[in-house]
Amino acid sequence: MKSHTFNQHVVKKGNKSLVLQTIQEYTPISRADIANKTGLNKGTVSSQVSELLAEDLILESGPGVSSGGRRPVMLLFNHLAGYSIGVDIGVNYILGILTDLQGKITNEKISHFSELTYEEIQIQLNMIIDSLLLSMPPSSYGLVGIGVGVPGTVSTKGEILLAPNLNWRNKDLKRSLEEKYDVPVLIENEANAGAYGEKKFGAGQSSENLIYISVGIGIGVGLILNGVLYKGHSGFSGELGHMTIEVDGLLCRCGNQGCWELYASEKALVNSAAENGIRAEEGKKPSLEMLNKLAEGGDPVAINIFRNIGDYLGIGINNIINIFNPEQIIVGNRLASSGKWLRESIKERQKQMLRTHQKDLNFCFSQLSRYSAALGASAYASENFLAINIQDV
Amino acid sequence: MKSHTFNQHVVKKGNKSLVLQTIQEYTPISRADIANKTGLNKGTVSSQVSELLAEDLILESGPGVSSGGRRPVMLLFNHLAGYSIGVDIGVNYILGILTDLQGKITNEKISHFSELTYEEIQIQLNMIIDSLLLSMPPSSYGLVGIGVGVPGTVSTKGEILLAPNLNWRNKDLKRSLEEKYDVPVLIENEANAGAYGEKKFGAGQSSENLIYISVGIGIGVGLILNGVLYKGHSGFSGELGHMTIEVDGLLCRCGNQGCWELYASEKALVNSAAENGIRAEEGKKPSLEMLNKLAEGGDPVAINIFRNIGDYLGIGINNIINIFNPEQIIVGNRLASSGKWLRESIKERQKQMLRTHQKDLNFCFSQLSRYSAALGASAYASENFLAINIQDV
DNA sequence: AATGTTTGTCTAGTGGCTGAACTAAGTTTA
DNA sequence: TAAACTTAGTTCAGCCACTAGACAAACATT
Repeated sequence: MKSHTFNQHVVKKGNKSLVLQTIQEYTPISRADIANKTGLNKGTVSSQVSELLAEDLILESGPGVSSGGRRPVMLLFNHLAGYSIGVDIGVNYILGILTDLQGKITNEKISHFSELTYEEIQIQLNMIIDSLLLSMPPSSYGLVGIGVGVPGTVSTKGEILLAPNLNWRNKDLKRSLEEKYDVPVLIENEANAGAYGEKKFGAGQSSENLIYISVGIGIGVGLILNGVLYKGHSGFSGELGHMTIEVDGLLCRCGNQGCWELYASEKALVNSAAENGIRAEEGKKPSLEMLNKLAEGGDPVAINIFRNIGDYLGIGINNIINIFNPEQIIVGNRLASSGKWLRESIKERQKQMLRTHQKDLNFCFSQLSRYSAALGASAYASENFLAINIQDV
Repeated sequence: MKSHTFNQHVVKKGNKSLVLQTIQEYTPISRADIANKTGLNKGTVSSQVSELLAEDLILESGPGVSSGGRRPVMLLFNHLAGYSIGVDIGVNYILGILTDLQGKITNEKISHFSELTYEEIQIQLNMIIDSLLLSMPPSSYGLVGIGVGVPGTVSTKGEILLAPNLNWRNKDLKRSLEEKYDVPVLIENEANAGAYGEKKFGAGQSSENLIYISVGIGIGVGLILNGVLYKGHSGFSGELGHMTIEVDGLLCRCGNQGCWELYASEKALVNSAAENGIRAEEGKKPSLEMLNKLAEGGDPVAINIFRNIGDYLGIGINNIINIFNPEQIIVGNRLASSGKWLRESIKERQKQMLRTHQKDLNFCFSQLSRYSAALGASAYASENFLAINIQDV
């Protein structure tokens, strides 16, 4: 209960954080401008700034341009004060990135595999992290945290409860990473991490209510509502892939019938391609990459398959609009690469809706390409570091 | 931007509000206990309490029981310091209640009608409010606000944009009521108001993530996420009645096909009854009340119709669980009265789901009977009054 | 009646913010 | 070129809310 009380420390922390955020957002900016933008007193800003300088979280660059008086001293966010690692664990790959505190990627490693055990994947993961750490430039704070996005449900304590496509159940990856690397580790669902990535660095930066639809083998959805990530009571929110869109539809292994992802995911796409006679080389099912190439070459069957998947995507997206009335919807993960072939039929479905609900709605495919989740994960770690660091001074 | 800064005033306001809330929750409670529960210093509590006493928002009752020392002075929330009015405007009724600041109903008025114009409904509404005001006991603050729940979309500014079943479009009821009664007026969607009512007074009091499904002529859903009402970007959230559950399903006037409310609302119920040969007296369609009576009498056709509607309700509820992972789901409005006949088939559908998602989930029908929305609306008004009143001292 | 406990008030002290004065360092104007 | 004007940033006294701890009041226990 004590946590809800207010006192001077809370005030100081809040204002300091506000100053830092303002510097991050408007870099470079002068003390006077911070005071204007935040409404804080000039003296207050000065004292916070001197603390942040001492902590090496910001820097003074040279004087800026005068607007008729003394030239301001410009302040910069010291995005090189530390680094964080963001990891996106997919069904058959691990993507790790090293970013500065601003989310700029300074190095990346990717490793592909198929059907590895948890322990084998852990080894891969450690190799990637070690390799990224070797390339990390010297800095004041060094590695400040590790964020990991996984394709499964994560408990509120950070434990991976179930990742069906990886065959994981109750894995405490957080603890093993924290023990090995001795920095805070944050585990998140891949769609949640992607949503956060888009909110921080992608198309959703100005949106308070943003829905990120991760369309890969399955469909997961990350929800940013009222500016914060919504995780649900136990961390299982966003399972829209298992939303019923067809009452007596296909049977899903989740137990329900007619789940959205049976009609609108990458899996649905390749199944549909196989049914329509598109074959890959070695008798395997065709891949997304192959279908993209076919469509690019004008293959009418492939194009039609994309249109069909897009139509089903549109149905679910219409549901999302009715449910959340969001500002921004972003389709990310693997199928974002086929945006060109999907967009049309999604838009077509949207035309069915009431016009009032379409107003003020932005729809797009991910701009961050395959980095959404890894970027979101690393941003988590950075944010966490900055919040804690400001708190305990 | 200025609003985000912190200073002593914010601290004071926050702590004062915390003290008042603690008193409301634990009435009667002593100063010493408040200090314990909140973590605030005894002196701070004393000073806040003396201000609240001066404002007549709390009262000192006699001394309480000693626990081995001086007897504490018990403090009570003065729930009679003012009154608010909550109104639930339905498709063919207006329900108005007068409540004290604690949400206790002290008087109620209901008026039934059908197919009135906006102006005629306004007259009815004013009559109800006037009549409630006449019965209002004298108090320090008198009427502190009016809250109204309407079956339609409400803009973030409080304007009613569209209430299809009432044939309203762009009605500024807020302004006309504020001009007439000179108190703050809050307009909300009926489902949102109901959700708030259940959160404050009903089954959802301990839930931070609560979904209220208002099943009447149509279906609307109120979303309380992370403890606060989620309204979406423009105030249109919760239109789950128009969630597609059947891709090539019935055509809805919203433009989509297979909308949930076409299969699971009161309208769907009476239509299904008519199709199954159940006739009302004067050749009209059977009513919900009539079907309840038939089911009560053991009529197998009626019971089966309820089972069928319950099954469709269950499909949508499963979707809600997958989307939101809520703590609590409450079915309210008209069809809550048929809970007995619906519960079974809803539960049956839920068994299809992954067990992890069912854990920690409470499902129930509204306990507040037909008062959910009106109570929520009046609570809005009360909360608003208390928040403002504390702020500007 | 003496001792110990709990409640509530009071007071001095602390810390953070504010406003205003002040210094520093420019630009504009005559 | 010097005077006048602007803008940037620092410093300091004053304010306000909170805190700790002393203290008085009121009660229970022995």
